Amino acid sequence: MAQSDKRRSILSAAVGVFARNGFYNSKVADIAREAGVADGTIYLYFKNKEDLLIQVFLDTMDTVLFEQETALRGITDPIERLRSIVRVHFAVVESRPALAEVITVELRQSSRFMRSTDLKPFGRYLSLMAKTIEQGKNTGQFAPEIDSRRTARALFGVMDELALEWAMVPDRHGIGEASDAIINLFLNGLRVRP
Amino acid sequence: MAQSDKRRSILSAAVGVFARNGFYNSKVADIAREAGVADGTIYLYFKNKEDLLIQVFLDTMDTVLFEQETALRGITDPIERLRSIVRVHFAVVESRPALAEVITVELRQSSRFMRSTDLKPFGRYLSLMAKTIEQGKNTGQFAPEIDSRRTARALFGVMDELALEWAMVPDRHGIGEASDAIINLFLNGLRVRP
Amino acid sequence: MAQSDKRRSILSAAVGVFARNGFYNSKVADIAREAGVADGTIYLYFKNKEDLLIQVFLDTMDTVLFEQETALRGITDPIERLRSIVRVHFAVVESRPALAEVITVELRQSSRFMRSTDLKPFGRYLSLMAKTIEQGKNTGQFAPEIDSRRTARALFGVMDELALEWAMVPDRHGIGEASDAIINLFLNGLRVRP
Amino acid sequence: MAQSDKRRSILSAAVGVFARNGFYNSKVADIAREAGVADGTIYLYFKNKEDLLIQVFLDTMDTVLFEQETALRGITDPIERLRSIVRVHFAVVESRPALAEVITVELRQSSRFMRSTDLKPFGRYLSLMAKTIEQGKNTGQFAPEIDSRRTARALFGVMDELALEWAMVPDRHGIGEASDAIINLFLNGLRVRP
DNA sequence: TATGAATGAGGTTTCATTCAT
DNA sequence: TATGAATGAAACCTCATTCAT
Repeated sequence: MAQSDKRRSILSAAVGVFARNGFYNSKVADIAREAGVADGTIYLYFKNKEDLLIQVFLDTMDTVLFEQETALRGITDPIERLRSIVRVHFAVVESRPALAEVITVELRQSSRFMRSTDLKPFGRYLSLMAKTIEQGKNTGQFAPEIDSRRTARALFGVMDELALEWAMVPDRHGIGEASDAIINLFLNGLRVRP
Repeated sequence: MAQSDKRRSILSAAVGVFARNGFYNSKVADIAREAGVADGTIYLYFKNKEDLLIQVFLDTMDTVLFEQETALRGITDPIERLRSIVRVHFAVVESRPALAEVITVELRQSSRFMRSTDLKPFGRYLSLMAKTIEQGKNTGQFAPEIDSRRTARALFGVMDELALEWAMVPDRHGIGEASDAIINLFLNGLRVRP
Repeated sequence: MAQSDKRRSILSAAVGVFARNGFYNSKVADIAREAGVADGTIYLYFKNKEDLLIQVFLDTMDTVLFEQETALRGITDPIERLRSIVRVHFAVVESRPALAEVITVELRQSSRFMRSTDLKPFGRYLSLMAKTIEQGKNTGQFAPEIDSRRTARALFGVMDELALEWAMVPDRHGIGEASDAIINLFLNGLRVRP
Repeated sequence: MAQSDKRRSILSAAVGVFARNGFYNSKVADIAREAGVADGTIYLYFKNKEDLLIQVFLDTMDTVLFEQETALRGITDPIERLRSIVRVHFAVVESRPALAEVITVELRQSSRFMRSTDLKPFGRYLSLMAKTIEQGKNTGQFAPEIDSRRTARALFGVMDELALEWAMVPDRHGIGEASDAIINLFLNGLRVRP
């Protein structure tokens, strides 16, 4: 418990510092101070600074995937499921701005070294969307010629870009509602033409 | 002229090196070697390493905007104009993978320090799309309730994500064609429901 | 007893680790693991890492001196005594290669910090040889002009260098026999010219 | 020239600092200060701290071998040649005490990593002695059953140990003369019994 | 303009040692 | 006695930047 607490506070401090300064401009010492531990303690829980970023990512994905799956429980209509996914995504972004910044901005850079790392959680996130789209094709709600995986990726692109815009603007207003229209637009595109 | 050549080869070397290693893992010395100049020479043309990245960005945007505007000459139908923008975007990505990697990956991160810099070129890129969407609303082709600017941003998100996916996958196949469908889908979403 | 056992296993682990990695590249934690105790436990028996090296040395010298003295019991002829000393020295080296490595390699360096420490055991080792040489002078077997102490030191140099050579070569063959000739040579040099 | 000067002053500073503090307790910053250069400059001439030690060794061996070979020019009698080698060895030790300390003390430790490095210069030093001994066997001055290489090693052991003793004792008196007797003794041992 | 040798600030990481349990 | 999680000082090395030529 105590140990897990320490790991958690280091991760949390890392998110804040990374968001503020960017990964490469963040000093391990700053993270340590913000986490209330000694510099060396960080290395008891993480292999190195890079690992810290990776763990932030994996940890976040775990949380988000859990929240997504929880929210989806009981929703069966593919369109509603997609809406839920989008809504939860923005809710997460809105409730943890720093986390959002790290994920949208720093993660990209890291994808460089993520190539050699475990990107599966991201794959699972995409799968969640892709499967739902596939399901929509099966129910006849979505056009059969749609490439589910790629479309899922495109949808992620939309969400990510809007999240990025929101994260970058200092005066923060609601993100979810404002984006509803665009998502609707996107979903409309999926629909079978009458 | 000779001076301009040198500036150009430095920029070009920078693109390659940044793409390969990422901004923070790129050494000025590597760029110098690849450009065939001495380390110090770089500082005759650029204020510092960061400035080099900014100039790569500004330069790229200039080029892309020029190519976009050239391609758009003579096209009036909003839908066709949007299609052209998407096509050219992917053409650029496909023909200069390194440039694409820098733009999709490093640029994000740079928004951080770009806050204090001139982001206008990116704004112009968005405007190009936003205006075309606006135009589509005026012609009655696109639904009037659409938020042009935000939709442009979403469209950029789709293109950027697909470009990123393409840039990250080692075995590179055509990107444009494969993405056509998704763009169609997106454009369909814009249309006024019959 | 149990306490003494722990001290002994720490010392023994230290010898192995020091031999493998050298003093400065040895980690206290490695020694602890190899000894089957916790890191902190080491500090219950030794002042610090340096002290551990010193104790290894003192301990080894105790053992070797004991073996030497035991072997010498009953031998009176100075030449035979010297031969015994050499034989036992190599026997120790051969039977505990790790110990030999620590003594030949690390000990040297330690003389630096041993200046402020108890070098007496090494002095006793030298004395053992010096006294035997002196005795040989008294019996008229060795030339009277010989400087016993310095000659003892030279003899130690021969043994140490041969031991070092042996310790450094991966494929280990007998050391004692091969070195007999050289020792004979050295002893011959001591003899009164006929 | 200027460049070579800088390399030389770094090496020379390194010898001093290593001798004073031992390799592992020497800070690169200290060497830099003593050499009158910036810390980073050292890395323009040497790969790392360890390389610095290796280069000190290689450099020294070059010098010593050169001095040995120069002194040997014109001497043909094997016994006289050996005497010359010993004399020059001690002369070097006496004239550069710091260098002697580094070579006798630090080098051993390094032999650990020297295993993977270029020990050839040391091999050449041994060869110089071994060949002379071999030559003495050919002239019938030395006993034919002598193992030249190993005996050379033993002789080196004597010289090294005496040098070490001298280097470790604070009040320094002549080393060469005092050691003459021992070397004589050693050489006597080599001689064919009448 | 161009060079590239030199600079030196600064950060990641290690690891001996401590101390609350 | 014994533990081992936590500490935090310390140092190697990198690399952007400068400046004498």
